[in-house]
Amino acid sequence: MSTNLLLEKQLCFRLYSLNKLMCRLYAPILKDLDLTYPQYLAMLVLWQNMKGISVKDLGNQLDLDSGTLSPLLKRMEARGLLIRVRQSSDERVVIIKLTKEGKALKQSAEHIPGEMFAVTGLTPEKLFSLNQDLDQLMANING
Amino acid sequence: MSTNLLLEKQLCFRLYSLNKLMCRLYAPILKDLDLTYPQYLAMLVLWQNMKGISVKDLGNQLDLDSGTLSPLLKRMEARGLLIRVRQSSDERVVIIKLTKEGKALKQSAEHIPGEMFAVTGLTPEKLFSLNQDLDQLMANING
DNA sequence: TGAAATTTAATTGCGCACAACTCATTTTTT
DNA sequence: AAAAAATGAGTTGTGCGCAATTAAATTTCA
Repeated sequence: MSTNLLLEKQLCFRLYSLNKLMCRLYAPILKDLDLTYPQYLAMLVLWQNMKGISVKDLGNQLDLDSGTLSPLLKRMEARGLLIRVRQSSDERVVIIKLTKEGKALKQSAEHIPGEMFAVTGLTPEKLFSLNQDLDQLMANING
Repeated sequence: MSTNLLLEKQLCFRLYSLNKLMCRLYAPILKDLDLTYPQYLAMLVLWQNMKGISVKDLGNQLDLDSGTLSPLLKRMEARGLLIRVRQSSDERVVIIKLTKEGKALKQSAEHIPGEMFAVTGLTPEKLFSLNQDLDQLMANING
């Protein structure tokens, strides 16, 4: 009478719990920047695309669809972090461009990765191999 | 001019993406049982506590507070999976008990863990060590 | 004993995440 | 060129996840 339906055995539950834990760790730090966790992830992409990026390409990098991104970007626009511009060569495409304020916020965020790395209590090598394992898992699943 | 603010470097983004990916993998399978992913996680705990469990203890195991659990359990009660009973020895406590239907659903879920394991493309040893690494990370963070 | 503090669950409000759908624009096909 | 298909973004509705608050019951302790 054995079962595999045990919470402690589930990889999925560990990912679920750790993701929530990460959100909670970031929340107080991001509050100083007036950003939510998903907004911070979006800013990481936008800081790498200072010339602008389409909603579609942003969604591909974040693995999010327009149903999530549209209202999220609307809120970020309302906070003055970015603007939306229709692409004249293809009117369907909306380009997201950071404002001065959005670009400037990068400086205030530079300390975050180091701070979070410290919290993980991992060696750089261990972090690297864990990242690799997770990438492998993702690749297997998306196979 | 190097920065650590790169999405691809972030452990947190991998956990965020993999968790969403897991949800999407489970969704179609759980749809057959008319369960959402968080409801499935709750059922895992309830199937291990057939005599009943308090909302507080359930929340401790799932790492969820009553703000999330109360409406979730309400929906599951409406679906006929469980009932809520006030504990007579301490009227603050609400005990969650599975109905016959809730208990019976376990049989229909027995195939899920094996199916999901196959999708990960991991060896049993690799899965075990990944689970260990994630447990270690969680322990480090929770200090 | 009686007031204060604690505990437990529920409620409210907000921001994702996503399915399903709409709408406008562009591309493909015939 | 006209019809059909595909594409990109937005809207609607549902279900979490969590902070903040409320309300009731219990425990603490002055």
